[in-house]
Amino acid sequence: MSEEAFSLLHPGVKKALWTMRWKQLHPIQVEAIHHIVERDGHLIVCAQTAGGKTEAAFLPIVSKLASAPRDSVQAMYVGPLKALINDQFERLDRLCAHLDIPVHRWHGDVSASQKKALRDAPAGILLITPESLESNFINYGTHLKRIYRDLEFVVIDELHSFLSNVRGIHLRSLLARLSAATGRQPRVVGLSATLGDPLAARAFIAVDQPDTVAIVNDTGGTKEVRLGIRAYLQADPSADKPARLTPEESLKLANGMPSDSFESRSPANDERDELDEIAEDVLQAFSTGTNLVFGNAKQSLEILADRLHQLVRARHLPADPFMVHHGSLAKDLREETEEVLKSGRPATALCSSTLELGVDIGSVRAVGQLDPPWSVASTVQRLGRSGRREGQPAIMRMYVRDHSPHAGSGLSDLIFPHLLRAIAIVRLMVAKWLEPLDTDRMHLSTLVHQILSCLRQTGGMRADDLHRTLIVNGPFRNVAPPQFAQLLRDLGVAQLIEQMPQGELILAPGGEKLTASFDFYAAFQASEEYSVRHGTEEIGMLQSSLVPPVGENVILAGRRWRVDEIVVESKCVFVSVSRGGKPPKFQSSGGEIHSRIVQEMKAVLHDAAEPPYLDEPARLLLRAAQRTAEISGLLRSDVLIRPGVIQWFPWLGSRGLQTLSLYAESCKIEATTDAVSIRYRLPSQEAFCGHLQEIANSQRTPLELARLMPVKQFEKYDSLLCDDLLVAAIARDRLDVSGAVDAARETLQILNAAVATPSCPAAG
DNA sequence: GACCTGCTGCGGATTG
Repeated sequence: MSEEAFSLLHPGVKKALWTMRWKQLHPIQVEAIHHIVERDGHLIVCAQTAGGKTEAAFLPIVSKLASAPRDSVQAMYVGPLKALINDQFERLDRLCAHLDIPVHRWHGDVSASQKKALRDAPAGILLITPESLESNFINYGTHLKRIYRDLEFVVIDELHSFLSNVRGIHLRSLLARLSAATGRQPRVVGLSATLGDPLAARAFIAVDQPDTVAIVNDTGGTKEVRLGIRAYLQADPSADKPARLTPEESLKLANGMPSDSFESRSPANDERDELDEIAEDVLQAFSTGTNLVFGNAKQSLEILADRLHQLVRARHLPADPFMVHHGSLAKDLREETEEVLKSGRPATALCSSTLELGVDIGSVRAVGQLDPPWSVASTVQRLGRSGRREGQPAIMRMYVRDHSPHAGSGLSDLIFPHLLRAIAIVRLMVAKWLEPLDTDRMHLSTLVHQILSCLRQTGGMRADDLHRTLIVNGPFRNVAPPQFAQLLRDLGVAQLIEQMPQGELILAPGGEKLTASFDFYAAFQASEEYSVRHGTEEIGMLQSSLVPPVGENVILAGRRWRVDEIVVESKCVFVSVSRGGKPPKFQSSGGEIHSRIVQEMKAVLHDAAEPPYLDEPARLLLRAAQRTAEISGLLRSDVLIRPGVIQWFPWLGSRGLQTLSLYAESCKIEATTDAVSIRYRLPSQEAFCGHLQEIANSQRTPLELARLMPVKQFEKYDSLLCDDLLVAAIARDRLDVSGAVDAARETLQILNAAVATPSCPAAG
């Protein structure tokens, strides 16, 4: 054991370690002990799950608390999941068993009597969720100072899950308000498995002095990674005769063979589709050990699970190792899956991001990914779930589906954009690039939430006090004073707050009602869901937009169910077991993809070197995509000119494409976007260059463009805000004006140069 | 062409 660090611990902690038969301290624990015991300031501890992060923080914290107990919560642990809090509670309780330091937990599943016991005799360590901490402000605002008077430490677990999202801003606001209420600045210790952006993590903890936040990093050796991309073609439902070509046929087609020589084959009655082929491979590749197969959509995972169960039955296999795990499943079913994963028996969970963090499920042999992920960050996170054991590689098998070419295919489909995205993401992962965190958002909806919460907590505050608490000393730095004033006026108009004659703001009856409601505690938006019931058993939840009519089928928990009755009042769908019928199609909405990934897709299209991690179909489809790009002129120019239509590939992410489409609308030009291009209904290259010139010279402000957004409300309390504020937030948070303008200037320059050089004709 | 997370007090009846 590292004697020097060990000697810094309290005798009771040393005794607890002996009792628990600890042989030695991890290097991160040694470093953290020195930092917390001997120095001041905040700290971030980076190590993998089960890497001893919690002890790194709490061995020294408990040592400090043991020598000076107080009648106040002295250390607060904030965790993102109830299950995580329960895990950590048991570990901390064991550590503190002989130390006379009470360990409390507070979340939605903890009994009211246990919460009251903490309020009546606050002491020791409290484990809590952000929403339960919010309930302290809402319901016990006048007790805060007493309960947290001597708070010395705040430990934030899974820190990366709080960075740059609504829940993280909410947590920062609560911590700032706690400091305001108690007059204390506790030391913060962040725990994280993957930190792509250390500066953003430091700024989360100390926005004004990020450099003062120390980082302790687990310098584990580099891990062997085995990764493969498998490509599949699926029938394009928008085709006249939906059918599937083989990858070889697709390549011949790209090389100029007429499409009717393939389409006469018409395999429309072919019952096998690409998902059967994927299921076949999953069955082979994931039938031993503990594995996770991630998907992008819950419904697609359910459908794959259904196919796998069918395969296992049809083959009369002795065991079916496939289970599903996602946020819409009933708690019992999810816990059953977790138990089997922990048991070490062969098991493969088809899961959404529910198994990306937190709950420790032991050693994962391999990871699958159905459809290319949306971001490099989540790919890294998912890959990192496998190969935790010393000497074992991290393994990922990626299944990529693109539309099969047909007579009506557009160029955007013929370059197989999903395959390009998968390769682009792998290349960026190898290059160690990660999406930067967006720390610049206004978070107006969460600011509304916190204003109402402040007024509930205190009974009334002056506008300048609110401003100081939430904006100057809180996390909403990007909201300017006039915007804050406008926001208060909006809340007055909505009759949620009112002003007393002396100037103090208080909650109006509408605000009292809103803050007293059960769903006020969370700052994030939850979609409306229906409970799916089979008799008295709950199977899980289904988004209201996905509930099919009576008589049709849903797939949930990997099984098919027939909808017998829908009760709107109690939000229940009653189902019975079904074997036949078609599952519903899943809904589409908008994700967000970073420009860097789209630019890398272009590079993949131009790169003659073949990635070694592609299977044979993927190799053929990549060559077909490159050949199509060459023949169509896309390799020579991002702009393709056809009679009456200009198709531009600006190679921008979702924000950039959105911005270009708003520019078109502002110029009254008809334009449609797909995943990678924008098509303008314009008569000539001159007309298109004219539009590019307009964008390049545009005096239009981001605000004017944002005003054209068809939908302006995105978050929980956006409906309370006037258009002016929402437009300001959209301009800042959801557009990429400089990216769009740069792309327009660059493309204009290239087009003008091409016109000046006749030997290089425009494509088409 | 998306995913995930979270959560009252209070009154009244019943039981030991």
